[in-house]
Amino acid sequence: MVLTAKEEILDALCRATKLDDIPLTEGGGHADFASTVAFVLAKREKSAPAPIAAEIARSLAKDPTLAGITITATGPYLNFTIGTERLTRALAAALEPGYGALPSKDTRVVLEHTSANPNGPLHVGHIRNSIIGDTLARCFRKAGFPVEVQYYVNDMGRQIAIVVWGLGRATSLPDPNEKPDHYIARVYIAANRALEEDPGLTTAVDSLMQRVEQGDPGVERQFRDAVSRCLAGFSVTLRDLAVPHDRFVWESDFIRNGDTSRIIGQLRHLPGYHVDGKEYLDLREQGFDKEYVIRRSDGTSVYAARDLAYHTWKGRNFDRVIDVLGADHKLIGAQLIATLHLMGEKTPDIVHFEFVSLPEGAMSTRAGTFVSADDLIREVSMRALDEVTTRRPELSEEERTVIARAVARAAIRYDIIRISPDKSTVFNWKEALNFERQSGPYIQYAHARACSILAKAGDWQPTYEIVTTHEVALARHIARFPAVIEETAMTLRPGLLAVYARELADHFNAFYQFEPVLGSEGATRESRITLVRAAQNTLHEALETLGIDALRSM
RNA sequence: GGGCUUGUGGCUUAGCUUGGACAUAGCGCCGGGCUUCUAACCCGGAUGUCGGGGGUUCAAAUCCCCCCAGGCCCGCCA
Repeated sequence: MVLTAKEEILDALCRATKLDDIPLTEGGGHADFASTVAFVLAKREKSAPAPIAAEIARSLAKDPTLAGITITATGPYLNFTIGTERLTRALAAALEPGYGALPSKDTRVVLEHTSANPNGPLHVGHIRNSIIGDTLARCFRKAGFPVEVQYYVNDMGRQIAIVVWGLGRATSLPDPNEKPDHYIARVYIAANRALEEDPGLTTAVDSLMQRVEQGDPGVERQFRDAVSRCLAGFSVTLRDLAVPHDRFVWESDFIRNGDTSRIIGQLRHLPGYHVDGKEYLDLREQGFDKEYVIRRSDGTSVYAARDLAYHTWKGRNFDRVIDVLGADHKLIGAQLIATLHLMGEKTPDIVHFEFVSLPEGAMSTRAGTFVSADDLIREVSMRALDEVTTRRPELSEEERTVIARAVARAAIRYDIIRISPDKSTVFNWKEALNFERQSGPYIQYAHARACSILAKAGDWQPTYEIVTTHEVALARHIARFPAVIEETAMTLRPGLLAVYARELADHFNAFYQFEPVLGSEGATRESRITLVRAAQNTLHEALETLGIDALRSM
């Protein structure tokens, strides 16, 4: 509703001002939309902006396409307020399950996220990737796109060779209840320590790497087994966070199926390609100083070559390619894009996120200095269970556990998604364990309150009498939801949805505080129940899109 | 050394792409509100040189330049 209103306003402004590029923004506290176009005209015509704004407002008031939108000139500003009729239409839509979903589109999207190296458990930095990626995937689906989510399994790296070598030495076995990814980390850490103490041992690791690239079946199996054990651990963590993948794509497959060789063959035709022992691409014309090495002098491939093969494959099988990658991949991501561009292949849109560190410094799997996602989930779940037990002692332990798990997931996911990806952060236990405002549980709570009212409401008929300021503010915010889904997907900024959901909870809570629903009578009661249902449904849809369970009771 | 990026009240943070109306909110602090739809809530208050300096503009947190500080990257690793 609001989406089309915005376009209609833009069209009308274009006609009225004869300008192509009209400034039109969210109106904030003033209106639904606002325009500063009068300033532009004032400059051109060398006259005061306020009278121009007034003149435009008068002219737009006669425009039939803007029926139901109130246009006012406040000084030099043009304000547009969506009228009750349009608001009513939006609320009616908001009562329906699936509200906010946009029309289906044909553009097939492949979205890669997480893709952590399988040499130890996912830590609080990795899940920033998972949560950004999963939220975007949910947003794209909501926006009508067919989406396939992929995990790119780096199973050919030196790290994995070190794990395989460490497993072979079998200095310690898994503890009875130890998750396999945590065991792999112990092996990896111990193996690295041994290699540091005796650098001569690295020849064994080098040999493993050569044999796996040559396709030695026994070594290939060892690599696959080690990686699979770690991925089995990841899948538990990702399930706890409600982060699903549609497909796991193994890096080594691009060696085995010949794609990497074919890509290198293709690259040799590029003007900047050089072979002098090693093979590399000169990207200086694209603004990169360093040689982009594609193949080592011993003939083995490097990560970059396999990545080119992977992205070429994605580009040929999907219409749009999106990757979520750590900030450490910015340079190679740019090189990848530049090279794909030279090859005439589709280039990905890459969402980069900055690192999460600990108060004592950077996290490192190799050094064993990290907070695992499993530890975070366990601590937050325990804290959530305490909270639920205090508030709802009458519930069974099973019910409380189910709620606590959902609350924990909400707290973790929201705590991460609300921070802009381009901000590096320091992990903070106090923030992670906070369930108050600006948290996932806060939004869940608003939803549970709405559900509670609806459960007691009995029969009611949709009624639309949006009168009080709290009612209007809530209704307007509900009406914006489809536009927020659209913008989040278009701009690849999941934080927009996070902020929207929190503001929706804010508006609902204010309405809840000041406008009695069940205690009011007649049309007011019906109308407020209608608004509660619209708010509850919109909160539900927004939470689900954030990967957070919309609890009916907590 | 070069590149990318961030710097907003004591702490955390939105806004920056598309310059405009009193800079968003939370935590913490002070003061209120549960015989009334779940107080994981709400209301009020104090707290800001939007890192510093220059520039563009009628107008700059937002655009440009310089400087300072933090993070990341600069491997025939992945």
